[in-house]
Amino acid sequence: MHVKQLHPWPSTVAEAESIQDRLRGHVELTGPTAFTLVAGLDVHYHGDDELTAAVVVLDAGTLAPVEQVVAYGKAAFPYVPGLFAFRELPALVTALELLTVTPGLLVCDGYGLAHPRGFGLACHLGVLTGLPSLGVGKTPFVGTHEPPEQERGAWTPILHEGATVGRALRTQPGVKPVYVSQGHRISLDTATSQVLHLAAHYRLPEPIRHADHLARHPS
DNA sequence: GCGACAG
DNA sequence: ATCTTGTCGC
Repeated sequence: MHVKQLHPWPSTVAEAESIQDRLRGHVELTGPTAFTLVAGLDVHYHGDDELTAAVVVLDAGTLAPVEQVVAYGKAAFPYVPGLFAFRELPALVTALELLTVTPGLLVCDGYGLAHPRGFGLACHLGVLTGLPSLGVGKTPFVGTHEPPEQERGAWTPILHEGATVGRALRTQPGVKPVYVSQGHRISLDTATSQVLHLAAHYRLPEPIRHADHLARHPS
């Protein structure tokens, strides 16, 4: 599939932040409510700056893998909370360009709108590809929230600077919630229902689990 | 002001 | 993210 060009690439924190501030205006918060193919994306690090990016496309109905690709690269930016996307984007984009099918939704490992400048990895990947995207975080990042009730499907809003930027969602009963936020071309309701559907058996959505496994154990 | 801070 | 085994509980 085709992905928009990345350049110019930032070399300073200020440049990276200004790229986020500029691209933030391209994010759309409404879009499709159902998908045929969903992709999970993840990166595995080894050594100081080497990484493996993996994308696995699943049939949204059966959750069966349809295609999987890996790309090797190096972290493209130092780790700075809030600028995390700049580490992994080049390798993830390389992997996406290897796909022969185009997914209808990108399920990203990290945050989207729930980000200090409202433009996390999921938003960035959505804008670059033009595809609907959402982010799933494993730990709270920005904002405040009440713990959701213990049953599967329970959620509470994540509030940041007076706005709802995501949801803490209980995908499995009695298990720590995941943190869902919009990336691009998706509503918060749709993002929530998709994550709940994709995480029918485990805490994390199936596409992310597949991508995580592939990144750790490339074939 | 200080510390904490997605992966 | 990564360095790391067994163990408890559903």
